[in-house]
Amino acid sequence: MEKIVSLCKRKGFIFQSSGIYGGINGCWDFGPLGVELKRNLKNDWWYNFVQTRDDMVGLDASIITHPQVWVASGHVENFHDMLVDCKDCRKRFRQDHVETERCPECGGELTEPKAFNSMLRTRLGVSDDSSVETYLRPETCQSIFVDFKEVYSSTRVRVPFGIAQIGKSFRNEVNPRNFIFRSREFEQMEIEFFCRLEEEDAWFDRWQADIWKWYLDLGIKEAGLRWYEHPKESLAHYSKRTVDVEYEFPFGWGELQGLANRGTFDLTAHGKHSGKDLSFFDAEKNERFVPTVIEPSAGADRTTLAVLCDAYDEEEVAGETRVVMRFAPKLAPIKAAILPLVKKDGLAEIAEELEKKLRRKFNTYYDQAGAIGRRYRRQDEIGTPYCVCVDFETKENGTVTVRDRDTMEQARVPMDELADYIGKRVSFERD
RNA sequence: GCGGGAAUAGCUCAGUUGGUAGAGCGUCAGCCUUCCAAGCUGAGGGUCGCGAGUUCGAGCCUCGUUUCCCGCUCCA
Repeated sequence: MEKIVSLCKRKGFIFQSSGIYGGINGCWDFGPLGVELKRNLKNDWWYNFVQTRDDMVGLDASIITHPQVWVASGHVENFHDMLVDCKDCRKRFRQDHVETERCPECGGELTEPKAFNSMLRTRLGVSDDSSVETYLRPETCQSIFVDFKEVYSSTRVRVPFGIAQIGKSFRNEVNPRNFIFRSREFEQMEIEFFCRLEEEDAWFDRWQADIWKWYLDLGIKEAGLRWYEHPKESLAHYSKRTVDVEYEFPFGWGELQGLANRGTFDLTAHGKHSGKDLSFFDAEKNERFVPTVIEPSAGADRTTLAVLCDAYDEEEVAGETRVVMRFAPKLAPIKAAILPLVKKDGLAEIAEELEKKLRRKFNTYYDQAGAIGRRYRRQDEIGTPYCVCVDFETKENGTVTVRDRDTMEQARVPMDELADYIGKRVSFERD
């Protein structure tokens, strides 16, 4: 894990937030390469689950919402625990779990109850007396339920259909830990899929299969992935069934994504609190009902971290350690590096011109500094799948070599076919 | 939140009983170089996490604080 954190910082994937001020706990910044990697991941998710499906539409709702949203969702009640500490054994308890005024474990004296808030509070409005207290959303899904009626009445979608959203969420985690795995500001990729009660199990199964395939298509090794089924007795208040996709990080198995059957809990709750009818009318069958919700909810940062961990590879080559980030080409921050074999004899000029043309199609990188082998290794370390070398033969017949990151083998390709040759290999498109 | 460890150059680290900060790698410039981190020359880069205290003098000692790591705890 340390090697991955170090590489992320050294190469510009991920920095600690506010580093020059000593850092701030639980917040992270994505650097020049990290932002490309994470954006590729999010775009691929959107391509796979929204763009190429006819039963999905998108949404980008505000982070700050009406405070009542979180009353209806149950967060105001469930996110605000009163906690007490034992002054002797220093253990911490929920106040409502302590029956006497002494510590249940050692009988010691307890502190005054402290409010423990997992939601980030903020004030909306310019002056204290006119502003209203609200929250930065602790999850993206609630705005999907809140906007459910607007979406289906403006887009001609009909149950079964889903609404997808990618966006930031905020939680005051007790203990941010394990690099970006548990942070206070994070990005979710969520789908709320609305279906009929009698179809809930079929849709649950279908989503489970679709999700699994997506992770495999990211290039994550199947051995590092597993499903975890939440026991019935420990399900969240809204859930009828929950399974998680877990990835085996260097620090252990951790959740990347949940898949939950939320039933009609959310639409019913928001319907009740808002006084608006959030049921769906099926004109074909002439019936009105509150749809059941199947929720695939993924963590963009966690999945990015899983991709980073899974891609990291070291191999011994001629007594040297070669570090390679084996990203799926569609996720790689830089798709191709353009390298003149040497600077002289006009090769640099040809390479520069080629790079300018290619960067209009996909992310490229030009490098002429030092020996060619060193430049290949530099690209290996940031996971660039293709290195294009302009050599002396280029001047004769207009072809270049394309070196594959994983096999280190080279193919000769005419310069005017490069955009297609590389473009189709780095695309999100699936057969 | 508790316990333990740590913080010195971009990275990995050294730094003697307290006496004005070093190495390797990387980066940059140049040389060399006809395909996988070779070599040569030079350059830049650190108020030693931050703030106090002790001292003639603190990277080093003391206290506080922030952040990171490990183990607990927590995780609607």
